[in-house]
Amino acid sequence: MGRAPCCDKANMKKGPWSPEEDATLKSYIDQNGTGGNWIALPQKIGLKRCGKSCRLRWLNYLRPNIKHGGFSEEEDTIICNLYISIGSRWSIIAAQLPGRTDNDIKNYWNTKLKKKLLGRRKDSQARRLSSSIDKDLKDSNEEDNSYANTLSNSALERLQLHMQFQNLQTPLSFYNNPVLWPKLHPLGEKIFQDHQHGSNMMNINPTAESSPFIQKKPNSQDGIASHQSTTFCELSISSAELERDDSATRNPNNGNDHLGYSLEGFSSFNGANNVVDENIMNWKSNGGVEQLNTDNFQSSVFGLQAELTELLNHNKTSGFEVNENHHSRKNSTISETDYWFKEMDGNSSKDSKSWWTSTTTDFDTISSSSNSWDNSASAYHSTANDEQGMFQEYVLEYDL
DNA sequence: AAGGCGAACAACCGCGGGGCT
DNA sequence: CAGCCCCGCGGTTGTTCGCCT
Repeated sequence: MGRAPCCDKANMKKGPWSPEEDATLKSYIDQNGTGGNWIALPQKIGLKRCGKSCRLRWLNYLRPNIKHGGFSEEEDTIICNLYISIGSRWSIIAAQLPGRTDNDIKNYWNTKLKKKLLGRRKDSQARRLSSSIDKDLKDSNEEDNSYANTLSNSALERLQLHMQFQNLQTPLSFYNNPVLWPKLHPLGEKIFQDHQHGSNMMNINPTAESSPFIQKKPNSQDGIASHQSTTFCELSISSAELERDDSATRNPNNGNDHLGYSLEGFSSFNGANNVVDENIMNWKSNGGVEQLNTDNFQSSVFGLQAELTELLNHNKTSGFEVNENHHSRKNSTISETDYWFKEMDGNSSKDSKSWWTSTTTDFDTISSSSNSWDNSASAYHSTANDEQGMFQEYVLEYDL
């Protein structure tokens, strides 16, 4: 049994609003407000419109101080940053852009910004694929194209865009900002929590802590990330690999070389050798735990894209196995990414998207509603609490 | 000049959440 | 506590506009 319609659609006018309708609605709301009941409003003023239609017209067009078109570079940046961090939560994004509506931003994103950014990625990927060193990966991409398509478009797109942003601007933000990290799969989360609260020691690079994508192999010598250029990016969540060193790693501002840690946390980075290296990481097996040996892997566009592609495609062949206690990449035909997605209540793309989107639920609590677009105390402009400060820092990090 | 096509914008629709009874 | 109602959100569709051939 379906939901009862909100109005008698047969007698309702649809389509573009006439200037007369606009004037009628605007003058009434200006004088009386919405009355808290959009459904009843059109009847009051004699409009043959659905209440929802009136609301939409008011919110997206007739409200005072609405801006249309002409998005600035700064606004582009904010939109892109937020989309990558929280996904298509247009109302939250709109709350950070005074005068903009969620619908406006959504349309702007779908028609312009997305193409602009994905176009950049396409270009860089084309360069990458033209390289002979990428031949294998190219083949893999082609073969596994349908496989990759099973992932949530939104999540994949955001991953792609994020990777691109990371390399266009800075490789730091994502891995230094726990708010932005995706949630672990429940099993992985449990493992992580067990290690956090249990007796097992966990030693995680501050830049990789709790990230299900990248776990940096801790340096056995000093217990924290080393400043050597050689790093390991472990995709495993093997509990046996995790040790603990809270004091040294929890606080990214603990006096250590933040930049050095950050870069090392993701890939090999040597300040004296900060150059683009198109080498692709090779999978190696080390004690039953697959690792990314990134001895020569530089923090670069191509490298990051390669990693993404590896995650989405190549894992399919290298395998990812789960047992009762931990994840490890072994003999399996299911990728780690796909495994997480499929494990979410046994569903696929839609829940994958939900999973990814839900990773930033915290933003709900710090953002004002779309109706507060004219409120100067928006989350973006406020640094009143830590989360908002972090949020602001993150937002400002990218620059198109 | 006219038709095709894609981009941009406006509006609709269905669903979920929350408040109220 | 269940059911109803409304609001708000995000995805999708429809319409308009401008460019190209």
